[in-house]
Amino acid sequence: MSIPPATSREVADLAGVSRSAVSRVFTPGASVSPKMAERVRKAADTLGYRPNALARSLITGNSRMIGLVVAYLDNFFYPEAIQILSRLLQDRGYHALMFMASNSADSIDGVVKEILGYQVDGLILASVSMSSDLAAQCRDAGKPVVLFNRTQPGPNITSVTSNNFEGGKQVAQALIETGHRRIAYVAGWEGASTQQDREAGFRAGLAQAGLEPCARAVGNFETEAARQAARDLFGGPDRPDAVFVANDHMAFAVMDVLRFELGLKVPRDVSVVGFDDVPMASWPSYDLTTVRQPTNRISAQTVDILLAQIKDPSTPQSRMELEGQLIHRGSLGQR
Amino acid sequence: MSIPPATSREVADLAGVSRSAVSRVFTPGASVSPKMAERVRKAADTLGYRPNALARSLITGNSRMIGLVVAYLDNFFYPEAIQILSRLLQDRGYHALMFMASNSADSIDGVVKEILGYQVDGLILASVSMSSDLAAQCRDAGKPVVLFNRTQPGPNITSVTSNNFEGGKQVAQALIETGHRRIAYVAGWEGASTQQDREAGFRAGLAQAGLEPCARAVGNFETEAARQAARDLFGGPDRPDAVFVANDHMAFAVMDVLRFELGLKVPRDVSVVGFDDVPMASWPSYDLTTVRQPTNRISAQTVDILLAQIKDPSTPQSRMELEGQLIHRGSLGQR
DNA sequence: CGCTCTTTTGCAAACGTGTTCACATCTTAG
DNA sequence: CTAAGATGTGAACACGTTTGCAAAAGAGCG
Repeated sequence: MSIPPATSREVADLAGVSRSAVSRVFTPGASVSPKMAERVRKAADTLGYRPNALARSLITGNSRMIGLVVAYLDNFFYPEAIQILSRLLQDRGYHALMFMASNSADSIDGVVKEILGYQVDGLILASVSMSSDLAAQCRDAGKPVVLFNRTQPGPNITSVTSNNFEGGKQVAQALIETGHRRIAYVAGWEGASTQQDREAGFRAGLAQAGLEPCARAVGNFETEAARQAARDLFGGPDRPDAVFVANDHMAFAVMDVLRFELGLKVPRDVSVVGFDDVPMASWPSYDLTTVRQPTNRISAQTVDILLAQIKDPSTPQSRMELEGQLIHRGSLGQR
Repeated sequence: MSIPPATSREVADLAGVSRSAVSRVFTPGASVSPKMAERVRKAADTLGYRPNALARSLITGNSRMIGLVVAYLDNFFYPEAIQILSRLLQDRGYHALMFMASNSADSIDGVVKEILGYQVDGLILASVSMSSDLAAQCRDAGKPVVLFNRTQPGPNITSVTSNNFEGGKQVAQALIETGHRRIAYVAGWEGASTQQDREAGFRAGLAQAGLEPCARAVGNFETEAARQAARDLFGGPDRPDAVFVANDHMAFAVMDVLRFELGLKVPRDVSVVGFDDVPMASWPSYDLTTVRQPTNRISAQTVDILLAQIKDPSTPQSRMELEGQLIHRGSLGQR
């Protein structure tokens, strides 16, 4: 029952033209007379012909596929980003080959090697870092790599993030201006540059007012760990009057514990600030003050840079940071 | 600077053997002497050689890629499912080529045709339906298609869903048992089988008690539309005492309007029931009673069936339904 | 050692496309 | 009417791999 898919030869025969002609019709920018194009297209349609993208890749050397490596989709920031990224890629004739990785260096390296076997034209690593000799290996193989929403030290790294340091600093300033003095911090996974930069900016902001975080706990960017962090920070006496949580995903967990386990009111008893501005942050159940990541622009930049590097491999590596914006909502009160 | 990746020929030359030998070393189950395997592997390592998956696909006819078509990731059910699906595929040596589509038949058809050009071995359509002659086209091309969390009439369709009819019926029964009589319904996108089946089951359940929905509004599976639906249903006099919302994603929006715009208490004034049991449903801010979709099992079945059909094209088409389970939480009260 | 049987290996032909090149044909302008 | 330009042809080769087939190399045995 299964008909082998039509080849360009069959189309050429049916249309009574040469294979080269068929090839040109399906190659944008080749010189073909309208009449010929018409004939070929018609023949192609009746045979259900589609050029074999794989065979094409083999000869042209570019597959129009981008390897997209993702570690976890729990945090709603990532599904949204993936959606935007893959739409953008699609609009420019590329497609994402998805790979899930856990966050260990070994896992990433293995996955990336596997991807390279698929001859992808480039790589986007979302919320994931890579060993530096793997980066070198990709560069040698001529495969550009862009880190999305994460960066890492070392030369020859291209990354697009928002300005996490500045964002953290803004949070500190906003908390201070509204009269908070005992401010706690819930950290994400310590290995993540986002975590490190946000915390560094936050501390820098507090330092300007001669303050420092009154307490710190690690939430690892995970719901359950964040809950435990909230219990640790607010379960005892002299609790903080505010908490900055390294991302929204954890901030929701923290707020739930504060309100439903510990019986505290937000923002009356404690103010909460997050980071990302995922859609849920604006929902009235949370109404979370947070730093908005310009997801659309970050995604667009990621795709732009990656495609530029594919087109011209001499495009310089760059560490790009886009400015975020603090969004004031109800979870931040006045002291 | 960019070194062209090593080919099997170079490895063969370095190891002093033929290309076929190299090929066989990297083909599990081929007959190769240990000594040869050793030599080849060593040469491959020094050259950083990886077999070109595309060239392999060209000759073997299977690419070990699965086209994954997704319409929207707003609903958290899908990111979770994608994560599970692509992990499962990866474990069996396959990878997902992602395509975003809008929910119009035209868009889907175009996207699917594009995918077929990539010679994927099969297709998973998540939350998306396809025209029946497109289905026929895929079948002719020998590309199995599995519909994930959606089904559609017609022969020769393979789909995996949970038992949406039964789930809807359970919701009706639970609402009736807890004493509710004026029960409204917020529908999803009318074109979706999930919407149709859940509503049909729900109505069947009510009918057993001689009831029917006291009101109905359409939320289209979208946040904003769901909010408007809630205002329409509950803004006037004699409001319902319960509402079944066709999925959790909309149910959250409905609850927010009820509580924060209309000042109603859930479940004191009105009970809310959703469908899916996404992680947020169990968060204390919502504590939503809902029908749990066995996402892991649905995903596993989807992959199993798809790979079975790839291996043996004569595997029969089937419409598989897995049983869901009503999870009682705080949003459902007693009247 | 000679014979057969089995395992291992190399050769050459595919797979479906893009590219190139020399050449043929048709159209158009001067 | 001629020269130039556009358009199409057909063949050959490349891309990196797999694979049937046949040759070579071992292994077992009398």
